[in-house]
Formats: sequence, structure tokens, C-alpha cells
Amino acid sequence: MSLEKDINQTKFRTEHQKVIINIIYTYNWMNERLKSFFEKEDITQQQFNILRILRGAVTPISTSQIRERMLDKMSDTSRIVDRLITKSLVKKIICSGDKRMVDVTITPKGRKLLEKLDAFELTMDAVAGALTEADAKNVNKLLDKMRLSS
Amino acid sequence: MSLEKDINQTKFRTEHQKVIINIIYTYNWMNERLKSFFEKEDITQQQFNILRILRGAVTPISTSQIRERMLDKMSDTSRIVDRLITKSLVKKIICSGDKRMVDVTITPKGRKLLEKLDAFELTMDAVAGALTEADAKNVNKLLDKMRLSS
DNA sequence: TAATATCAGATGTTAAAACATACTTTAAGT
DNA sequence: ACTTAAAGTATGTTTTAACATCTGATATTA
Repeated sequence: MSLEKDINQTKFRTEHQKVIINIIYTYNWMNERLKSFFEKEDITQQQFNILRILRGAVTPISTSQIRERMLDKMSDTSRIVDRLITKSLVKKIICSGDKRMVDVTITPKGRKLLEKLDAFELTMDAVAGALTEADAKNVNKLLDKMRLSS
Repeated sequence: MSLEKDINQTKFRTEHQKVIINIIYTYNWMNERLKSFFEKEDITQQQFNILRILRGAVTPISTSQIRERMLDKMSDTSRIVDRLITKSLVKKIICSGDKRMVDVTITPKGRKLLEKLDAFELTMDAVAGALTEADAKNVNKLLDKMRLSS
């Protein structure tokens, strides 16, 4: 269904305004479809994001390094890490070099959970499945360009 | 800056996965930039969205009609409307035809606020300003296509 | 018309995010 | 070394979102 019909707006003032509205709308549309994947394992998107960051890190990383790499840089990273600790999916120890920081690592249990979720990745990709390979490249190129402004 | 560098991920498994990540990331990037516009008038994006829906409506509309037209369909629409009522930006009365529903309308004060914010619209567009007109059309076409899948 | 189902909205509760502040450790400046 | 500033994280508080339940109004069906 078209954006115009979905939100009952007959026309947009400019194409640029429509881009803004379109991204908000598409983000929500996508979220709706991704939600069920995470609910299955009783995990939130932010928690999943952090787990993946930790798996991708070659060494233990600190809370602020995690935040830098997050898709949405939240103020609340340390408490999300704590929630993952409660679930035994990650662990943290005080950094020996700098006692202000903590070394956060993913646990074997956390890795197992991610491996389980990896199985869904193909299904996740299907959320963007209406696009051809060339389309996808194009979207990525254009969104990257958009963010170049600063 | 490229998405890869921003989130410290060297490569994406597929272009389609990157689309998903890119939309999440761009949405947050954009939000960060839009936030200040709304903070100026002490209003949230959802509240702004509802005000615009009400201004665009030719007749009073109900809470559920508002929800249908929102960019993110939230369960909590009736309480957001109430917050707008507290600010005297909208008003609601029980619908005479069907007493289950309410007729929500924007107040003159709400219109004034929107007019004030209209002045920022051009600045808002600048968030997507790195794109040419053709780029913008392309993004819109591709995002619309992506959502066609269901 | 009586009984039941459905719809619209309000409200209560719980979980998460946003914002501010405090605490501890390190770095910088004198 | 002492003072001050800054970094990194933890914690308290307030606001908002998410989910479930409840109430009253209309629609449906027997």
C-alpha cells in the first residue's frame, strides 16, 4: 500500500519531506515485522544488538565502546548490559588497566542464543525481500549519502 | 561516515541485511536531528504527528481513526490525546452519533503552534538535504516497493 | 427483546527509555 | 604532591511505551 493511502495524506509538500516521513514509516513497519523474531527468545532489539557487537568484538569492550557501536546510541547502555548479565548472556569485570571501565564479554550461553537466532537471519532478510539485489544496493547507497551531510 | 565505520562492522552478510540495519540506523540518525525542533515547543513527535493529522482532517475524528493515520500506530493514542488536551492543543467531546467514540479536534492554540512549527519545515527538509530531487524520488520509490511485500 | 458478542475508549500495571546526578578513577595543570 | 577537571559507569527519578483488563455503548443473533 502506498504511503499516501496508509497515512491518509494526499500529497507531500516536497520529495524531501516524503523521505523523512517514509523512513519513519518504514522503520515502524519493519519493526513490527522483526518484533516476533526477538520475542521468541525473550530478548529486545537493543539486547540483540549488544550481543552481536560483543560477538563481533575481538577483545572485551567497555560500556561506552558498546554504546558507540550501537545502532541507536542510548544513554542507558549500562543497564541493558546488566539485564543481559541477569540472563547470563554476558559478563563484565572491572578493567584491570583502567578501573573506571568494565570489560564486557559474551558468555557461551550468549553465543548459543545468537547461533539460534542466526537461523532466522534469512527470514529476517525477507523483510526487505521485495527489493532486488540492485534495489537494495541503491537504498543503501542513498541512505549513506543522506547521512553524509553531517 | 559510512555505516560500516559507524557501527564498526566490516561487512554485511547481504545487501538486504544491510538495508535493514541501514534503515534502523538512519531512522535514529534522523531522529537525533529532528528532536531539537520539537523540544523548542515542548512537544513530542507523536504529539506533533497527531496535531498534523487533526489539522489535515476535514471533520473531527475519533481516537482510533487517529491511530490508523499515525506513522507509528501506538496502543496508547488515547493517552497522548489526553496530554494534548492538558496543553489545550486539542479538545474532545463524546460523539453524538456513537457514544463509544470521541470527536477530537484541534484548537486554535493547536493551530497556532503548528503554524509556528511550519516555519521550521524547510529546515526539517534539510535533514534529507544531501539528496538531490532525483535521489529523494528514488528513495521514496524503493521504500514504497519494500513495503509492498505485505 | 433478551442474551451475547464486538467495538471504542479509559485505566491499571509493568517494563523500558530519557534525563539528571553522584561516585570512583584517571588525567592535567600548577 | 595537590587541586581541579574529565572520563566512565552506576544509580535515582520521571516520563513514556507496551500489555492487559475493564467499562460502557452498539451491533448481532436467537
